[in-house]
Amino acid sequence: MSTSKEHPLSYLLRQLELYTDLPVEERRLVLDLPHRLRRLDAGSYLVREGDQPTNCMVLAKGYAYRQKVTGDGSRQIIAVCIPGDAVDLQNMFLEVSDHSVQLLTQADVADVPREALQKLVLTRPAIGTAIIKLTLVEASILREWVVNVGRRDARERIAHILCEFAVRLESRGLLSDHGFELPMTQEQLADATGLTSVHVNRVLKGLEADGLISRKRRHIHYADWRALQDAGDFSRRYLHISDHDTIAQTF
Amino acid sequence: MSTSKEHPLSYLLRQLELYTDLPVEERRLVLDLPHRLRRLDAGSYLVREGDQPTNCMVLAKGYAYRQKVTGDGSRQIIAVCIPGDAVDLQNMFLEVSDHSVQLLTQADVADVPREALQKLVLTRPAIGTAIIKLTLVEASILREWVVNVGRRDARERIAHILCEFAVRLESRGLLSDHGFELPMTQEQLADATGLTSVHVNRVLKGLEADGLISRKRRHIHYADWRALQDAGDFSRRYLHISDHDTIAQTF
DNA sequence: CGTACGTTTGATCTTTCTCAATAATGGTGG
DNA sequence: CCACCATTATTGAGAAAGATCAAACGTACG
Repeated sequence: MSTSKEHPLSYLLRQLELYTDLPVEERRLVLDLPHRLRRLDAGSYLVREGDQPTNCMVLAKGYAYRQKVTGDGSRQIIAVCIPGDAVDLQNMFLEVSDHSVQLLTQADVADVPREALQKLVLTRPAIGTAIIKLTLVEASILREWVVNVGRRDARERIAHILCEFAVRLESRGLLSDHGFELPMTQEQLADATGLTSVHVNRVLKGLEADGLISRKRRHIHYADWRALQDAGDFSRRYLHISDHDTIAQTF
Repeated sequence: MSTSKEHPLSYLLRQLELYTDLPVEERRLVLDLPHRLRRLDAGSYLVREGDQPTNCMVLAKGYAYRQKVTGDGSRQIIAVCIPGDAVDLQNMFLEVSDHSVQLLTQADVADVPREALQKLVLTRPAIGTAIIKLTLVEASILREWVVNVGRRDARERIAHILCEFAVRLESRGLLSDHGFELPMTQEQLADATGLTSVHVNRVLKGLEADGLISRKRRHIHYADWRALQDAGDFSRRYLHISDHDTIAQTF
């Protein structure tokens, strides 16, 4: 596998450069960050609510989700992390974590000491800018997530989240021919959209019956991308990915 | 009014210092930021989705909310801004705004040129830290907002949002004797919680009938704070306000 | 004093949830 | 390779929370 040879932080670097150009020296500094690589199984916690993490973790490979649990035990998924995402920007500057992060799949995780990254952010304006932008884009995705869960019906919610995945994955080159392996169960999809797994199942079947997507096991194929976007009231603006960074506008 | 004499950016400074200690020099630099003060009427837009703002605005006085509108015209309120909040941290580093900000009440707004604040953030580690923390706390509030709208029933949602207001207002010294003037209509409350105004009305009456709050016009009084927190599944952790900053834990 | 906006209330309708059972699917040990 | 087990997906029927529609009531304000 050539991927196993790749520098673990190159994914982070790539994500940073989605939003800002970095000078060579800064790029070097990011790659030279001290780090330790671990392979973890699906279901492992990267962070638990209440933790005081000392590392910032970068998903070199694999998927994860942020979640919070309510008093009566139901779970809300707040965000999905895809390869290259920095999982712990929150905890780089705040003392105690306000939510948990759990792996969706087996994953390779790079641990970077909190102080090392913090220092780069505060002393290198280019890196500071990049990290701040990253944080702000995450917040923008969160705002759209609120809208999705608060003001759209079940069909729109599911269609929307599928569109979001498509565009985000594509911006990292992780889409294969108008489709991808959805790394979540229908129950997790339900927790992400504020629905029940039963209803998610019915909606997915509906989208399939109407020819917007087709499914084979967990694989989602975008049968009618235009119609899916319409069904999900989706516009890519909130992702703040400039068009020329991706081929998605043709997609 | 002594408030009219107060430096407009002192509110911002106070908010920054909620999360980080600033050296004297940095405090000076914040207060010396160039700015222009405007008084605007309720309903005015501070930012519109799609704008490319050149200023970062600080609410010196008054209330506002962030919102997004879906394709079919329904509105979701994403956050409520209270006096002292910086409205435009997003747009300080991102080019185009992904949501709108609209005033709830008449307000005094200080416009700070984007570049001036950006420069402070990138060259003064203490200020950079403070602004990043602010941004991260806002994101944390957003995550809790997702949980509220996604996984709590109507009564819990309303109770929770009332608790959040109480604690946030108190952290700025804006609570008067276990109550405050709620600056929103029931319809806006509905848009914030993903409900309808009719249902919000019934829930409010229910909370009142059960003795958790009492209301006089828009004034909310916390009749039974403990019970209201329980009803709203509320814990202040996600606000990242250290206990000793407020008297709220006794409240 | 009338108009506009916000609140309150009732009756009915829909979406989504709940409960429950069955069918696939993938992984595991023998 | 196969039987078995644990998840996950699928389907049906009934229940419930909240939406919708419609109307009346207050209150502020010009």
